Order: sequence, then C-alpha cells, then structure tokens
Amino acid sequence: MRDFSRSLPMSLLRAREAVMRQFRPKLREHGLTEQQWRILRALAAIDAAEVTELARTAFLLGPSLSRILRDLEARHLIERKIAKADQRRSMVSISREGVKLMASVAPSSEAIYAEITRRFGARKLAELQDMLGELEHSLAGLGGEDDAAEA
Amino acid sequence: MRDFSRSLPMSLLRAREAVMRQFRPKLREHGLTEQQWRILRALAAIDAAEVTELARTAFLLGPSLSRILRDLEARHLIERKIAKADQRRSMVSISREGVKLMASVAPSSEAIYAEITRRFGARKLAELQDMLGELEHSLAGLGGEDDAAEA
DNA sequence: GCGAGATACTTAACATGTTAAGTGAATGCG
DNA sequence: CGCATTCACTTAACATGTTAAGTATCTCGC
Repeated sequence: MRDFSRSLPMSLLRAREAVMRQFRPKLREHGLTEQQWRILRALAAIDAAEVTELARTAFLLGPSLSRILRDLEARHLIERKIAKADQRRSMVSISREGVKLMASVAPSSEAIYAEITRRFGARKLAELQDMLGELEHSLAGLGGEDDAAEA
Repeated sequence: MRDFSRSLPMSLLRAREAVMRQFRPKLREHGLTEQQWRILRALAAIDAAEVTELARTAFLLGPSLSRILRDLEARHLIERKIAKADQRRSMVSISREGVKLMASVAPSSEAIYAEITRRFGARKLAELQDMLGELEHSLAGLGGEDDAAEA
C-alpha cells in the first residue's frame, strides 16, 4: 500500500494545518474560532443570507452552522429574522458589533496572509489554488452524491 | 478583503473534503472513521510505536489519539503494552484482527485512490503533492511554535 | 382545501479538534 | 539522596464534524 504519509488526504491535511496554525492564535485572541470567523467573513461580504446559502458559502454543514449561529447571536455578533414570505427561512446578517470585531481582526489576518504569500511565492500560490480548484472540480459528482454543503 | 471563498484555507478545505468524500462511505461500511483508518495504516507500516510517535505519524493530537486508541483497543483492533524501560511509554501495535480488517478495506481504498488519480491525472497529482509539501515546508517554524503533532 | 411529500432548518448523538489541566514516572541537579 | 522539572501520556471541557431523526412550514396534485 502507498506510503501513508504521502497520501493525498494527508498532504492536504498537513498543508491546511500549516496554514491555519498561523491564523488560529490571532483569532483566538479575539475570542473567535476558525469557523466563526468564516461565517463573519461570509456575512460581511453578502450583507444577509439564508442559513442554507450561508452553509454553502462558509462550507459548513447545517448542524454545525446551526450551533454556531446560536452562539454568535447570543454574543450579538449577528442578527436573524424570519423571512416573511417563507416562515421556514431565516435571514442572517452581521451586526454592527460583528462588523466592528471584524475590523479589529482583519488587519492582522491580512498581514498573516501576506506573510504566507511572501514565503511561498505569489505565483506558486496562484498555481496551487488553481490545482486545488481543478482537483475539486474533477471529483465533483463522484462518490457522496449529496449536494449539500460539506465541512 | 480578499474574496473569502478563494482564500487558501478554504481552497485546501474544499479540496480535502472533495477527496475524503470519496473514502468516507467505504470506511463507514467497515465501521471505521477516517482517523481510525489513519491509525491502523500507520501501525500496519511500522509494526509497533509509542503513542507520541504514532501521533506524529498519523497527524493526530495527543488527546484525540488517546481516545481513539482506547476505542480501538476495546474493539481488539490494536494492542498495547507498557515499555519496561520507561513505565510512562506504551507500545502500540496492530492486532491480528486489525490486520484482517485492513486487508478487507485496502482494496476498495486503493481502487478509490486509483480513480481519483485517473480523474485528476497522475502527473498533476504528483505536482500538487510537491507544492503542498513546499507550502508546508515554507511555513515551518512560523507561528504556532509548538513542535507537537497537529491535527 | 387537504393530505402526501418536499423543504429549511434544528436537535440529538457520537466522534474528533483544540486547549488546558491532571497523573504518574523518569531526570537532573544541588 | 531529595526534590523540582521534565516527560509521556490521559482527562476534562468546550467547539466542530458527521449522520440521523425531528419539527415546522410550504407546495402541489387531486
């Protein structure tokens, strides 16, 4: 069997961990987890979204998102209101406090990203992203026939 | 701020999920999670290892590994015995049952890997792995100064 | 307009990720 | 030797991943 430590899943896992390790401490300083930060960023970009749409954007499964939204709402970082047209749906948006928090984290986050880019090389980074996109694309519609968001 | 969905962590996350989605159902059929499978594979390759060494190899944090080993031991898929020289250390090895289970899963696993390789292209796959390794390497020794295994 | 099925979440249950604290055994130094 | 430190794990606590089941709402055919 192929050397385990060189399998594709392990390579992807290690690479992602190497990257996230740079971000986690700073997020933690602001009381945010990686996933909470993903949600805030997604919301900041689109203003308001349904939960399902947000799950797709932030690449989280419904149950995870449900829990996190509950917590973020309790911390007043987001707001929710049920859609009038369809009582099942709720529109989620970032609150003023949420925006403020993002503003306080974004500079550090950008600085870290810039340092990663500098170390790895901007061109290589773009190439890597392209390849990752292709990989994702080439596996679309294979196993796991669910079309739901995945995390 | 950079388009969130194109950030490097998200690209890596989505790519990994696209890959793992192929494997999870088959592992699940055999009652294994991804991490349990990683541990069994690692053990099959090295025969016996200390917990810390295993954590590094399978890229799991100590606490996760501790729990999983407890469960795998209860299922008689692994065996443990404390080292004589140092009572703190325990040597972990895969059991005969564990080997048998691996043998029953490996063919499907290899077939899935082969299909992924076919779809994405063997050469591109190798390139991708190289780049991932370089990325990891270029970030080594930046933030998160811990040298422990990460997951 | 009503009842079966679909939809949009939410809850539940179990496994892992992540950090901190705990435990028992080894080490080193005065 | 004695004891503080380090070491190799393990436990604990909380957050998320993952699958299944539950709940309320909506849609559509009859």
